[in-house]
Amino acid sequence: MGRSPCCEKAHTNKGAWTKEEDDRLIAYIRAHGEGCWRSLPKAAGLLRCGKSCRLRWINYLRPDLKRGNFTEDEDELIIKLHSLLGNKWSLIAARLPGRTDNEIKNYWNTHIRRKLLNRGVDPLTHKQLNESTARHVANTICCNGVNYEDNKEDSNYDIKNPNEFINKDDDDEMKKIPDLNLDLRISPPTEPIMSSSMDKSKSKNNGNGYDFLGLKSGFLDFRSLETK
DNA sequence: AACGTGTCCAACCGCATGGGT
DNA sequence: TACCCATGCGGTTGGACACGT
Repeated sequence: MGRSPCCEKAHTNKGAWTKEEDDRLIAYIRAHGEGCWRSLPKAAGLLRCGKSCRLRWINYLRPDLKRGNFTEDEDELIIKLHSLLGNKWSLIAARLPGRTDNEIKNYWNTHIRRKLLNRGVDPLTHKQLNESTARHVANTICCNGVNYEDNKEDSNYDIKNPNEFINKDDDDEMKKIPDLNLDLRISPPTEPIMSSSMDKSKSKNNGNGYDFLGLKSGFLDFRSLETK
């Protein structure tokens, strides 16, 4: 027997949100603040599950969201952060004010992956691709760039350690590629991130309001991230 | 205009996590 | 320590839209 559903699915709407639902959610959160997502739908008069309300608010309705195209600077920042953090979209989003993890994840999968491949860079490992590897990755369709079924036949692919997917026949080429320094340093935030959810998360942290490495709170200063 | 194909992104799902008891 | 519950996260899906033929 699995876990019980997060809400009573029989009486909840699914799919695209209507203007009226948006208005109700905005009005409720303006009046009562974020949080208590489970009870929010009922209190706000919405036939939605709490998860759905939370997602709608965070990804679409929040007033501090930055809509519109990503800038070149944001692109490069995302690439840099992804090389350090991997698919930790929420951590990456914490470093990009006004952007959501979902937005960044989508943008990565639709634009940046392709951009990196065009540059000859493996979007998974951030290492330079040689021609055969590039062909392999280009043929890999799944979102994370790893298709285990395909790769398990590849003698250079270590299924237990996909990040080590390199062409072993081309060691000289690999030596030219600098290793990334994955040591993260802590530095104070450049600006406070103010929201009720951040206030809530602060309570989980130490007295300074910063989590270890600044990862949880999103206060890790990008300027302190560097490669060797 | 009609159709097929590709792209984008909002939303969903299942699992992980952390706090409370 | 075990369990329950609410929330958060990352992967995936499906529908809308754009574009080419």
